[in-house]
Amino acid sequence: MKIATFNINNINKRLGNLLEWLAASQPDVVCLQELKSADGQFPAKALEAAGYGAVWRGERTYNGVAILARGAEPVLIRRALPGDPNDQQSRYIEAAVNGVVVGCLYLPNGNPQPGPKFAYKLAWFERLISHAAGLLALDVPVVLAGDYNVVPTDQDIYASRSWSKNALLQPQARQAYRRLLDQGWTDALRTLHPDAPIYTFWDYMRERWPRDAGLRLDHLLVSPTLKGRLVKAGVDRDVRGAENASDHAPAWIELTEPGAGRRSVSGRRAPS
DNA sequence: ATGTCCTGTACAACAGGA
Repeated sequence: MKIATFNINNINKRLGNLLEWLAASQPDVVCLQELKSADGQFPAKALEAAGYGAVWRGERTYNGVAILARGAEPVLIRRALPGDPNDQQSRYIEAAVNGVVVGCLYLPNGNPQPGPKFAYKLAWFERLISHAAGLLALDVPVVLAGDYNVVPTDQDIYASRSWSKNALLQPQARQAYRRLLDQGWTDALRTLHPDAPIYTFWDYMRERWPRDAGLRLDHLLVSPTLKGRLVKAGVDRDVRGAENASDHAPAWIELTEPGAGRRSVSGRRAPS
């Protein structure tokens, strides 16, 4: 089971890029962010023709999240992050697919900081931490995937000082991400590739893609029940180099099927 | 401070977000 997250940066503007990547990468589940599309403009028909069922929460111009499932309809659980009924921004959707609960999130960017936008980012993070604790308590397989708008450590950005004041790197944001992991979540890409530089975002400005001046902002966190099923993880970097590309590239993980490799047909432990 | 890309407003550039 392959699960991906991709900040598409306007799903209608980049529908061709998305369909091309879906055909090439064949993910079973996709979390999309920054649809920048109202609910009624979501390209459900084109995605269905490509073999994907979808649930989404759009918003005109900004934000917007969706979960796609190959050959299936995601079972919607919620279309908002609990904790603030007055929060109107479309940044969270959750659905079950093939026995896995998938939370798709677009955490606020938070710039400029300090200021109200950074305060909103930190408050949103607190709500996510609370909700994530509740998900862990269910003791079911969960993936929390999306654009966290956090560079977790200095390992997750090219050598640069130009981002030091940016909300993506601030200690409060990094600490919140660390607190989330400390609940028991596994950062799949970093865990499978402990020493490699991994980037998922390259700013449009200043030749950042040709220079490979990237940041790791898009993360897939898996619950303890899924950690043992994690076999592979990566970033489809070439997507960023295409014509009309989003400024993010898709990140993905592969999970073994439930129970696979743990027990043989006879019921005894299978050799590993 | 700058750079890039894109949308919405509203009809030409500019504000805003990322």
